[in-house]
Amino acid sequence: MPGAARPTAAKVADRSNDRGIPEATVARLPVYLRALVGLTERGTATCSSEELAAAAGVNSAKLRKDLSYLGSYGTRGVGYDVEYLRYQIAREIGVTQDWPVVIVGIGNLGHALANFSGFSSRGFRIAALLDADPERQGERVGDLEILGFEQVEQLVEEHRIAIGVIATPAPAAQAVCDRLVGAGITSILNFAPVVLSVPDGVDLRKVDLSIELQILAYHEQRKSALLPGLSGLPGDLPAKAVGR
Amino acid sequence: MPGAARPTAAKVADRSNDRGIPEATVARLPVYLRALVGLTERGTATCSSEELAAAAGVNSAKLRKDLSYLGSYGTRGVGYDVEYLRYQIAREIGVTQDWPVVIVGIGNLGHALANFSGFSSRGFRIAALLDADPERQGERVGDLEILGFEQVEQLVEEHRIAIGVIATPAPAAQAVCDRLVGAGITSILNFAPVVLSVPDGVDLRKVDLSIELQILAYHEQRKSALLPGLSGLPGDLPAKAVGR
DNA sequence: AGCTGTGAACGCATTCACAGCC
DNA sequence: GGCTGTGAATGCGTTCACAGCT
Repeated sequence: MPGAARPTAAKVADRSNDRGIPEATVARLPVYLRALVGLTERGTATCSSEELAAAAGVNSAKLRKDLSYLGSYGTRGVGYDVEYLRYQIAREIGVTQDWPVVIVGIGNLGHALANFSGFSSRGFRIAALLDADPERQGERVGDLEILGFEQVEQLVEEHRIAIGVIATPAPAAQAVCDRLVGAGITSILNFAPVVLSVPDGVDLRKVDLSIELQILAYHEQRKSALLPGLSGLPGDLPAKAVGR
Repeated sequence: MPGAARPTAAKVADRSNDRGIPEATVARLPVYLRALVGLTERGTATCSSEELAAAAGVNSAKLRKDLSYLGSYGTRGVGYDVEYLRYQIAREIGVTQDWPVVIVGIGNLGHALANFSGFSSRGFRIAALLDADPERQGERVGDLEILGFEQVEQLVEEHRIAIGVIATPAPAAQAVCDRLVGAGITSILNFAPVVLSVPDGVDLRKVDLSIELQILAYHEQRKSALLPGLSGLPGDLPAKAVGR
């Protein structure tokens, strides 16, 4: 029964946007941003919606519609100035400065995240690595030391951290989440395979390996079912059958 | 201009489903499956749509609509038999048997994926770990040895692998992807921060850390902008302001 | 009486197609 | 002539509300 004690998982969807940019568009802005960085690196100064759309893996109508929510940053008959558009999108997303991030749970995955080099170049800076296991505390990863989770409140306040990443085992995730929220974190990215609940006003997104694989498995099963193979079981796809 | 050489990124969306289960529903089935496993472990034999929905973090109308696409597996006036429904969903997704998976790129992230214990319990089995770097080849991770990427064709055929996971650096990803497809892989989960192109018939999903963080940053920026703080810049959220 | 299964209503996202500007 | 920006049309997903079964 929801609505009672815990205000059931609040998704990021919320129409109280400043200028009302649709959530689906928000989710694509980072893709456009990356595509623009790629174009810059290749020395392209100007691009059409068609070119940018191809680089981002969407169709050009969608791209233009998306950009139209931000304003009129293109020139009719010409296209978009890559640098200018890049800056506008970065500003809209809010990654013209770096956001400090705390990562909780420095196991295999936490290590991988801590070592991920794309953070700094994409608007984020790891401010703290926390783990509940005293064995791991004190270890250095990159130029940060792993600290105890009990220091979370102090660190969040000291570094003005608003974003937390949960990379703990599933059973610990909800408790960690609650304490992050209590410490003042208002955005959480969850890698633990559990449904987390957060209060209103806290944004929650999740990344879930087995869910992604299961979605692929579903479609894979449908493919094999259409073939003259034995049945719809894994392992009997006669390699190279579907696709080109 | 796309549509020419490379048939631009094919998303999983495709209405040529057997029984036409909507893509949004397919994406939630794994969540329901996990919730049902949780209920089983807690010894619950029967549950209402309300209870299951709460455990899965969705509302009950959506849950019932989703389940209705699979068939009538509940009992009016009573609810759902947990075990029975669990099996039906597992069968629909196709995870009543294990799917062999190949992981390419055994860096930090690849290691984390290779060590992830949830694979086997959720319908997958790591059949091979590949890396292009000879330094890494021969190393053992769990009970598998890291092999050279050049063996991919042989391994895919030998183990009837249909699903590939790309955890390489971004610059290598498209080439790896092309070769996986050439070897007969028809479903790919991509962790590299690039837009990949695959031929029709190959399903592609991506997991992208910086995109997820940037989406959170966007909403975070909107929150701070509403406060009487200094400006909309990262770092000036007076901890504990939004939410409860 | 209670809870599922589902048509109908609604709202959001994508695509179309063209007016408007360079 | 070319390309952007955008109303209008379409399609998809969610929610409502209740008929139908136990």
